[in-house]
Amino acid sequence: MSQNQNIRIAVDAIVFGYQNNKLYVLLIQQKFGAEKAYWALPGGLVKEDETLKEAVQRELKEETNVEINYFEQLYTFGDDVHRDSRNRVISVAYFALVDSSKFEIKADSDAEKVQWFEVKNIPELAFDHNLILQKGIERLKAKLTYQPIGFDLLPKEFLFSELENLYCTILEKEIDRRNFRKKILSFGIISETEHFSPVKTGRPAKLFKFNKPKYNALQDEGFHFEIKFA
Amino acid sequence: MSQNQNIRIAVDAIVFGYQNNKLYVLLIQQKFGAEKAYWALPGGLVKEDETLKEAVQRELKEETNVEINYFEQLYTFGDDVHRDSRNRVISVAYFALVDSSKFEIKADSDAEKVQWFEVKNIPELAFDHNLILQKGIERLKAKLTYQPIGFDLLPKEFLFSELENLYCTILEKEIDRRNFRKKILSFGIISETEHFSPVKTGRPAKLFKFNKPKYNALQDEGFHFEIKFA
DNA sequence: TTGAAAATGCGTATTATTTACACAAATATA
DNA sequence: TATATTTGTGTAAATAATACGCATTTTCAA
Repeated sequence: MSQNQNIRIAVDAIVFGYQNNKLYVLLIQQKFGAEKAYWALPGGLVKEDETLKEAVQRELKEETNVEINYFEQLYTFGDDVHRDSRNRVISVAYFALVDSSKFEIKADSDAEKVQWFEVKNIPELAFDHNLILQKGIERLKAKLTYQPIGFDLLPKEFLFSELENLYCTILEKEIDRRNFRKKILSFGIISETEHFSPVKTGRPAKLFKFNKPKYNALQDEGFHFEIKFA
Repeated sequence: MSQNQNIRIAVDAIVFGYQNNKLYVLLIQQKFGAEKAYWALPGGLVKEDETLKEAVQRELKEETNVEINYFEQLYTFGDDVHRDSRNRVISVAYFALVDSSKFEIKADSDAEKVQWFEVKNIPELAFDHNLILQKGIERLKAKLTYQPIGFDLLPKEFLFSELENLYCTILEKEIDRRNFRKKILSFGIISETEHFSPVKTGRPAKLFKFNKPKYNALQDEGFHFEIKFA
């Protein structure tokens, strides 16, 4: 068994945001390098003394200034031996959700460009990043139905109609508003707040918030979140 | 960003087998090396010109002589920087299911020992392999409920009671035999064969087989396999 | 030879969940 | 003051899950 490996290991992050009923992903464009013409997922090589998680967080902070709400490992891409033209690079992709209303993205000191791209309208990306993104979208869709992660894309307080639109948009399905509300409320994991919507059309709506402690407690009792649609 | 990385990349395989109503995992013991006293998951370093998949398949063939029915990437373990005492090693763990009745395991030329261990009775393993195995068990339990992978642990033709016991054993739950049968049959993805069980107690039972083409066809129409229990 | 034991195979009543759909309430605006 | 718009609450019908009962077909032992 050869001890002489010349394989590099990188991390890439798929950061999803949601705004105005649209799903976005965060992309960067490097000013230098072989793939500088292409937009790419934020990421880079792992340092020798940092964990994979730390590597992702460092790269995101360096490159994009985002604050992450949710964060998990997605998949390791290492079956295309020539995915990077220079050296063999294996990339561990991570999947993150942010409340994009909470901050402004900004490019880092290397003068990289950073931009939200609507997921329905993604250009050709560097390396195999289109493939990685595709896998991220699949995971997002799947996870939305069996884990309460939709809240991590919304502001702390949100309208029921916003939550409903988020589900419709991402899953690309129609939902009956009334049944959706009934189902979510039946879980008991979201609470009414005292606040009302700032929107000035139609009947004023209460703002709700996700009750995470309650969710954790229910989970310990064996509760499973699940949203399904025909 | 440093180009001088000294991180090695390995693959490890969690190979599950099922026999006599018990779930097993395949472990090896190396004759040489720092961790030679411990049993470990089969695996090893990835070669420079092979994909991750190829690496797993090669290691399994070299080390254990198994034939795999099902095979998927599980998780990449790289957050414990010192998981291997010699160098930093990041391991991509794979998850495999085999019909253990189909072959005999045998140790390879390096005279490694290979053995099935019952999952309920696992010794302390090398490196962080207990943790990896734990994650594999979780994946198996979860996946069993929403993908028809239980069949990959059974012989081509099997009894309904064997399938039922497999679910009970792995999920550690009681199932109503009659409702289970009704539900599985309602999917239309398993077919009766002409053959009968060789068991010589009680009423003779038909052998069934998984109809994979039918399953694929149904899946294209939007069918989702799902087995749930209270 | 016959009855008990063991396991399969089929069915039905009850309960819970999902789906479809109706309408009143509260606000802005014309 | 009427209309448009969006929120909030039900209720009836259809579908699916659950809890059982019991006949059938074999082996084995009395």
